[in-house]
Amino acid sequence: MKKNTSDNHDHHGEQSVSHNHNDCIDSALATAEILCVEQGQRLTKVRRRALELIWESHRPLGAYQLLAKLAEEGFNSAPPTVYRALDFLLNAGLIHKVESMNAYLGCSHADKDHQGYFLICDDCHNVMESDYQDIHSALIAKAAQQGFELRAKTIELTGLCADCKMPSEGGRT
Amino acid sequence: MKKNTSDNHDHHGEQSVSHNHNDCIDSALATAEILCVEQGQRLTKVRRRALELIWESHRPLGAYQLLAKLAEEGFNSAPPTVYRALDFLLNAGLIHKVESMNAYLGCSHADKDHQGYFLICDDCHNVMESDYQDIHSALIAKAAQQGFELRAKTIELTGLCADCKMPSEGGRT
DNA sequence: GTTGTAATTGTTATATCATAACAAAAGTTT
DNA sequence: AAACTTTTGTTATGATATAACAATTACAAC
Ligand SMILES: [Zn+2]
Ligand SMILES: [Zn+2]
Ligand SMILES: [Zn+2]
Ligand SMILES: [Zn+2]
Repeated sequence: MKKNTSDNHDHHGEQSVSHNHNDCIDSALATAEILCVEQGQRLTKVRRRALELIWESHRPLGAYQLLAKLAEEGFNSAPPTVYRALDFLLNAGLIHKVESMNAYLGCSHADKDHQGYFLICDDCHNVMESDYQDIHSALIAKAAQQGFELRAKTIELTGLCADCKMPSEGGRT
Repeated sequence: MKKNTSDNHDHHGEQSVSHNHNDCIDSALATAEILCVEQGQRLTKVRRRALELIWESHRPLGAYQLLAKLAEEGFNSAPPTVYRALDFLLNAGLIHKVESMNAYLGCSHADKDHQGYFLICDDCHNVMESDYQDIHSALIAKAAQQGFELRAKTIELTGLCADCKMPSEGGRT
């Protein structure tokens, strides 16, 4: 299963018409720098580059895919390298793990406290991160009724994205 | 902490006071038999026993844990054995996979069309399957607003279960 | 600027989860 | 029984993730 690596993409599902993804990456990296300074965390070369590479990807990136990219650029190519970077970025709230894909995605709202609802397309595997505050509140209340204290930070929802619903475009794997 | 294997336990979190889990297992197996006959599927020895073992476990069971149990009973001990059984049971709607745990859980509503909302305890790792119809409808509508056709059959929610919230009981791993 | 300390990275090995491919056996239909 | 389909056995490998410990680097104190 080969991945699409073209430049003409749709981010993770956002319907931005003339969306320059470079701006996203720059913005995400700038936010990351600030957050790390604030939290006294060090955004080292490999961590920073890992974050960039995750953002450059058009969909969630697997750990070993990321490791391969890092290795190409001269970083150490053993698994702990990438898993350490991922752990750091996850703990810093700069990326999310999509459990159902074993893959990692840049967080679009790293600076805000938020619940990430991930709309994962079964067809093209793009992922869009949304913030369903009202539904989340209802969910917390519902769970509380059953004595469960909901703490989930991310919720994964699968289905068909707008593009893949349209037969004209079809799914692009 | 050792796992509670008595009959008086909390299933996957349901607040049944004097709940005999053997009844659950029997009921689940009976339902499975019926469903398989209806669908022209064969619930072979290994598939049936796998389903029983999954139900006998008090929390989601990993594939290799299940494989070990099957092997103890004389079944073939190679991975395909268990993954084939799991595939069958998943396709038949008799079990669910909890992606965030890489583990498998008997479905409590195999005979009904339903959305499984899994309340996964971060502490004791028990899982309760609930059916939040109203919230799910809201979620479908919300996703649709963004052009996304929600098809998720299972949604995983993490947090703290009723037991683990209480310091008196504490978490039982 | 040297020394001590903590954080990060390098390295090797291994654990854990899952599937591919093909052969053998068992069940089903004719 | 023969032909066919489904299931199971078997071997090998792929894919994801972590443990353990050594070496290096960053940083602060002196
Ligand atoms: Zn986020
Ligand atoms: Zn799609
Ligand atoms: Zn279910
Ligand atoms: Zn618990």
